[in-house]
Amino acid sequence: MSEKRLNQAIETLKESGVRITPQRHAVLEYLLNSMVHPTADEIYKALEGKFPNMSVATVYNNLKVLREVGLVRELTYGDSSSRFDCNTSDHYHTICNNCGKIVDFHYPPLNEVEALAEQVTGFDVSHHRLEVYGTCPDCQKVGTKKH
Amino acid sequence: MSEKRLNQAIETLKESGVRITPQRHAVLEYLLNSMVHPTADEIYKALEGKFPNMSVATVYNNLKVLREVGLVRELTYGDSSSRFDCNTSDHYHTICNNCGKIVDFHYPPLNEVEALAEQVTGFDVSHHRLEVYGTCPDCQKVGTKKH
DNA sequence: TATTTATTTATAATCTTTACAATTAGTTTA
DNA sequence: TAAACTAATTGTAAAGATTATAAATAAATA
Ligand SMILES: [Mn+2]
Ligand SMILES: [Mn+2]
Ligand SMILES: [Zn+2]
Ligand SMILES: [Zn+2]
Repeated sequence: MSEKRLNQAIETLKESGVRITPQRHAVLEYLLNSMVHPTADEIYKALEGKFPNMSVATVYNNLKVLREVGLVRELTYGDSSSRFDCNTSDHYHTICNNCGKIVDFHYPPLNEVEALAEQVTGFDVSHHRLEVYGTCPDCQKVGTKKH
Repeated sequence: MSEKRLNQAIETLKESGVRITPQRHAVLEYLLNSMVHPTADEIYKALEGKFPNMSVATVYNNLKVLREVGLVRELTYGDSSSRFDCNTSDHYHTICNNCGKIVDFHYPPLNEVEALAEQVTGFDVSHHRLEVYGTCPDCQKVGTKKH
């Protein structure tokens, strides 16, 4: 079933005139199969077995291309490095204060908030972001150490 | 009137056993008078006239202290550097896609979202963050260039 | 096949933030 | 007040993530 998403994504890339290189394909495939919102470095490390000569710059380049085409979203939190999400459907995130885990979380879009923000601030609103923080179930059980 | 907030903040620091140095006082005062959620570097540059020998490390050190005491909140967005907000009351932010301006924006806390996130994900929720993005009134008028 | 263009690679550079050790300043005690 | 103690500042180095650059390579086109 993940095959379908991959093929659709490749189709999108082709339509945008972007070449499907082995490295690009691998980054895309890894993201599609990943549920953990990985960092650029995590992707790099995960693929270095298959592509021993791949540069970390290639990962960044491809993430940028995928983002520009709309296949990938970049998530920027306080912690140093960006995370990448190929689930571009509308959804929010819950983040563990302890281990950093990021979990998808569906909720009806907060349109009223956007509308009110527009009224109050005079902004022409395009979108919003929301994250809920807390302790994940795993970290609740044990008194787990940080990270 | 800003005097009052400054004195209260200084009182909080004293109670925490933190020394009130001239540099610390200046950083705090600058933040209290600033409406623009400045970066560490902006604070550093703003104070270099008054403290020509101050190190940028001092700014970071003091921001850390002020944060730990609860007088300052750190805002982390996608753009490289953190921003600092000494308005610790509950409020959200609206951010301009074009010029990066950050505007306070009051709205009743989204408790229902937190409650549902708890139910759905099993997290023990502590807090959430929300930002609304769009084009600010100034940038709507003119076809202003980025940044 | 020859040519053109996009992509990759390797590496250097940039930028923000933190770490560290020495110096200075503030506080406490005698 | 002087001495002793502790916290804070300074200057600089180091870390870590990301971007820039130029040469090499691969893909696409003619
Ligand atoms: Mn997600
Ligand atoms: Mn604010
Ligand atoms: Zn956790
Ligand atoms: Zn603007």
